[in-house]
Amino acid sequence: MRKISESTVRRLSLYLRFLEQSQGQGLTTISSGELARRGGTTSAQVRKDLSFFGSFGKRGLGYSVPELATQIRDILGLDRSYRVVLVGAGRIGGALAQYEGFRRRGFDITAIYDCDPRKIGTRWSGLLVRDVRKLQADLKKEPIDIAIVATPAEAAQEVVNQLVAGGVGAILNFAPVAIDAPAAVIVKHVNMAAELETLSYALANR
Amino acid sequence: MRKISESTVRRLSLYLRFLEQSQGQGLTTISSGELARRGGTTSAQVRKDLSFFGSFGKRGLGYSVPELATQIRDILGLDRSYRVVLVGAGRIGGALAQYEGFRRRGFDITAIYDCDPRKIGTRWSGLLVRDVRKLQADLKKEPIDIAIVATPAEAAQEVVNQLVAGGVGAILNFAPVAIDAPAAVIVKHVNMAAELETLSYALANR
DNA sequence: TTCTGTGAATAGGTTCACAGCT
DNA sequence: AGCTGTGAACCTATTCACAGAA
Repeated sequence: MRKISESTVRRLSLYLRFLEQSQGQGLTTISSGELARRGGTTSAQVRKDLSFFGSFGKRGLGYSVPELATQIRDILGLDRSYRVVLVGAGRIGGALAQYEGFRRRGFDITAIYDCDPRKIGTRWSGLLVRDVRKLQADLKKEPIDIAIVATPAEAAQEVVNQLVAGGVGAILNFAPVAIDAPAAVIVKHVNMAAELETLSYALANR
Repeated sequence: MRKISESTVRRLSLYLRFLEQSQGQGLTTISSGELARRGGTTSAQVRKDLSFFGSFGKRGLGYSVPELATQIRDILGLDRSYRVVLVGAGRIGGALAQYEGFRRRGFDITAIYDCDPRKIGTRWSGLLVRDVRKLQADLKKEPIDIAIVATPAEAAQEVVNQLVAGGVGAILNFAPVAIDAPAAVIVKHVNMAAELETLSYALANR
């Protein structure tokens, strides 16, 4: 398949959310213009994004809301569920563990790991916090698809090494440090501080 | 000033982190190649990013670590502190309130607001949770620079309206919904679910 | 007539490659 | 010799504009 840009994938995710909202409101049809308005983009962009994957609309009419939602779910790989583990039961880890939006989209957090003896054995929204030293053994028994790394910077690379050895497919890294992983493992970095800094940049330079 | 891309600003934020780490290790000089390696980019990209703002390096030598750090702090507007309020004392709000990385960079969270009577009056890492109905009055008394919106989708637009009326300069929106604000207010959307979905897309299409 | 699908044109961002300091 | 700074070349993403289906 042709290489699709990350911006396109992110927009598809947005469109899907609007489609689900629209479906909840009983709408059956939606135009590229309406999707664009809600996503802060243009109708041409919406059509172009979709055209990479097929022709889902009807000329003169628009798109069937439930059909397009299904198509985008398939494109994004949301037609199945994913086993997710979370490493690091700190502030961010805790927030993510409890975030309902993940489960709703089929991302099942199956375990939380930490190294702090005071946290190990406690429960976070129903999930037992396990000893991170058991991580590798657990991965052998129950392979997982995605890992969320929310440890301090110092611990992140070692955790990633174990996840990679355990055969994880993708890593979402919240630790404020660049991490090394083989090219076959998909790594995505999320940097909260940088988000705020784009705001301070904009405030300072307007 | 010339229009700078968001990617450049985000990378500057990364470079700054590496510079601060290097400074902690006592390094006095760093090359674009080293910054690139740590930031997962190329030396040409580093030099190009910096060149939009000036010539900070010495040919044949590299960049002075403390000088470049100071320059980037100035560029990003981190040479001053920002008054930040957080609306929504839920999971994400709580995590953000406690995140030390913000304060370290001069983002001072001065207040947390919520509408839940059970939360109002409690303390989150030293900060009193206030009644969101007092938000507008408080903004009159103490103007703020940045607001972080971490409410449910339904509440977000109303909160944004009040923040805008209260003269906020920028909004970081974690609510899973597009929000309307005048063009003069800088709005940045953070979408956790979309981050995970770029991973499921990559897993489904490799 | 309305709105999609898509080549073509434009704009924007990244990489190349080399001149020019140190 | 080593590494920066930067125009030019390249590549990628977005927007335009219009043919074509409902």
